[in-house]
Amino acid sequence: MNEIFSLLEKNKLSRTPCRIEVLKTLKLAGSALSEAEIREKIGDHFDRTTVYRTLRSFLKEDVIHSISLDGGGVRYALSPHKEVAHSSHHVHFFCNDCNSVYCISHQAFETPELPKGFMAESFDLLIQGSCRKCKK
Amino acid sequence: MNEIFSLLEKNKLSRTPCRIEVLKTLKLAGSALSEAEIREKIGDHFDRTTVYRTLRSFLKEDVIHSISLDGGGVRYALSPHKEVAHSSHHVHFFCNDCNSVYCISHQAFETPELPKGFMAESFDLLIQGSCRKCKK
DNA sequence: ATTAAATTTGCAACAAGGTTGCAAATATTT
DNA sequence: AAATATTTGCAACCTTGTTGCAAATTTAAT
Repeated sequence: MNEIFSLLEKNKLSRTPCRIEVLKTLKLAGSALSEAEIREKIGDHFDRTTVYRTLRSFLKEDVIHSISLDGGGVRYALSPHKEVAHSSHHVHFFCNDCNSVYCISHQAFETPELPKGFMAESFDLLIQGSCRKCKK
Repeated sequence: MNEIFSLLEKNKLSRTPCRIEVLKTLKLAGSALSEAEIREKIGDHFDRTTVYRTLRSFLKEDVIHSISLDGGGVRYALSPHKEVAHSSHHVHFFCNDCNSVYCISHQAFETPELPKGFMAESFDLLIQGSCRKCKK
């Protein structure tokens, strides 16, 4: 709980109920959640708009990051700690069975060569398959 | 033009005006387009619904594939020829300046190790940066 | 502790992207 | 050419996300 307060403070975000709840929820989840999932877990205490605005503040300060899925959905997850973050290489895993999304932001990976004239700034890898819970 | 007809035939898709126009548009574009862009290029001859249904048929038969962008948008592009396709490694490039999306499906790339218990089936890499036209 | 100023919240309304049901219009099969 | 199967357009709807505005809450200043 203190971690949550200090996360807010560190990023100059005021300590409001919605922000606290959203952070708690994301922290507890361990996997990346959609806005609908977040609101469902919190239990309908806040307006949809408020949650979206909260997410936007968090995104702006890099407290969370968003993951765009194959087929259009978006999930939100706590960002890794500052040292590791912003490495410009992001890896996420989507489980085709349970639809969970995990951040595998730890290791880097070899990037392919680009055609002449292209200049890369960031790399986002989405791996799809079966997660450890669903593998049979 | 004949290529388009044979693409449809090969995939058992009837030769309808909308299908022909969408294929022509995607072929001409060279980069991946959103449904709105496709319809705009065609010139408002078909209903939004019809274009979406056309895209869905194409996706099902792997005539085209979809690319989910960072931040939520989706683009559609002709699939590479069958021999290359389905390699389970897909690479796309998004230009932050002109918003174009290019398919770089040619070369494979090294994939990172996954935590124990995870089993990968496909890899989608989205690279963001400046394309050859926009690099200064 | 109180007040004033700055932020955040809820609500209603809206926009973009995408889907569904159904009847009319086309294609395909025979 | 007739019968059957597909595709089309329309209206309606869903989800995700945003905006404007007034009311409520936080934070800063006294």
